Amino acid sequence: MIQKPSIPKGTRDFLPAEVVKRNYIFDTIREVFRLYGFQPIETPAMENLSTLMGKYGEEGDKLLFKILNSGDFISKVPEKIIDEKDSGKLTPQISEKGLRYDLTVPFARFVVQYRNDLTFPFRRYQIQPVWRADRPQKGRYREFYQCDVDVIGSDSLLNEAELLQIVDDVFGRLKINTVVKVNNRKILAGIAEIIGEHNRLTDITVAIDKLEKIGLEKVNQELAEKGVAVEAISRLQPILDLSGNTSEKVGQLEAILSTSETGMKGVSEIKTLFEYIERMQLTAQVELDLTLARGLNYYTGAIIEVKTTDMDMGSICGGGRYDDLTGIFGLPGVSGVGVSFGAERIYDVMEQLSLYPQKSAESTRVLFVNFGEKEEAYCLSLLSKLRQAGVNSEIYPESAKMKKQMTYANKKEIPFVVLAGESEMGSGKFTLKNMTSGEQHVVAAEELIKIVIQS
RNA sequence: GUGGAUGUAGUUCAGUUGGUUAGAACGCUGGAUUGUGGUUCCAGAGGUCGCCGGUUCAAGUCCGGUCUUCCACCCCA
Repeated sequence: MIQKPSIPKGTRDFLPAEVVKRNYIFDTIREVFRLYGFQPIETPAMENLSTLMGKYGEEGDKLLFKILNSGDFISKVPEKIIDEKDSGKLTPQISEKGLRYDLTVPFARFVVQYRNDLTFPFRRYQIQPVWRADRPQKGRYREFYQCDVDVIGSDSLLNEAELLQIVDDVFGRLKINTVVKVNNRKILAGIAEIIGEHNRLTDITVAIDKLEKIGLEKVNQELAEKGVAVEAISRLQPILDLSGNTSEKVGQLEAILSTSETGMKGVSEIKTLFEYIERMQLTAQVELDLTLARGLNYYTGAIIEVKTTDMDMGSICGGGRYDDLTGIFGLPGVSGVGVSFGAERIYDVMEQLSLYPQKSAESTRVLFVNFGEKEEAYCLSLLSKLRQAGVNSEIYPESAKMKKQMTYANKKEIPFVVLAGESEMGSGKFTLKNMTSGEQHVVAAEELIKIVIQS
């Protein structure tokens, strides 16, 4: 019985043309990362659940893909737990591994484990897939690639500034217009402190994160529903109303947050960061956005989010500073900062705006038409020479009909076809056909190589 | 996880109040053209109508379930 072939929900196969385009994105990003002195690492697709659980908040734990233990995983589970039918209790009994949810937490684990082999500040990049058991949507998949750059073991805000420069550089090369939004968790903490709700930080940030989307009224409503005091909400209003350019906002914040040590620290960090990037002359516009919260709860300082201004799409890049991610793994006091580029969303943006360079679609440059055994043998040495000269070339593997071979070349968008039959063999030459113009000339091997390389 | 929409040749889509052999365009294969692709003309192949069940004399069409894709919420790259 045959079954219809399929792949799991939210995953995708990639055809050659798609892989070529994706590689163009990966190559561009990788090139920039290396330019700024970052080194590559890789970590396994699966991690111990103890490494992953509790790092992404309650929501995150639910979105982790868990791997069933091998062998007879059920017999050792106490009957009581099975009878209770409580997934929360059963899961740790039958699963101890999970697919990684992002690259930052595995990186923290990695840093702690290899601390003696690494040179700090450690600048690493990592381009690998991650998995989330989210419900798929446009621009949201269950398996997707992240391209992370992080500097760990340095408090300097110069790192934040350099990451913004990298962001600017990458999207400049990919020709995507962006707006970079920056905020600081310390400012958000300061705000929570000032309004007297310092232990409701998460609820407050999640709510004001929606300001742009649902409006002030609904944000206030949500805050009230979450149990934030009415007085605190009213004290929050002037902060949500902040307007003007970055330096104006900073000025107002300094006045509002003057009694909060944490808040003032955040404001000073933002000031320093903007001083740096002013000197770096970025192309993209960078703005302070107090409504930017970002859910990942390990961020402690700067938070960064990048959106394209070319179309409506979720963030295509995001990140921030985490002061103590390695602490959980036994190495406290090591601060890191990083950003993650979302390859799939960048792909979707580039696809819709047709931003791929023409050249990236091409694979084979020269096809040898196969006329039979003798002709095949005649072609092989030139084929080798072309390849040695770095020209992507292939010979049709059987002496099929001419029309079929030409159609093959046409579909693969091969720009040159070499024809060598009896008459060419007699003269020791080759017919080179330009598939774009339709012109063809009889030339010697050396000249053929020269023409192909030069065009 | 909650709510809503969707699914018909390889692809994009038609398909009337349920009614006989489910259509088109593009693509594919072959031919016109035995050493020449893209244009044109001719012919042909290709569908358990997502899957399972129900209602009916009769289901692509109605009902239930399930899966996929998409949208909103949640969250996020």
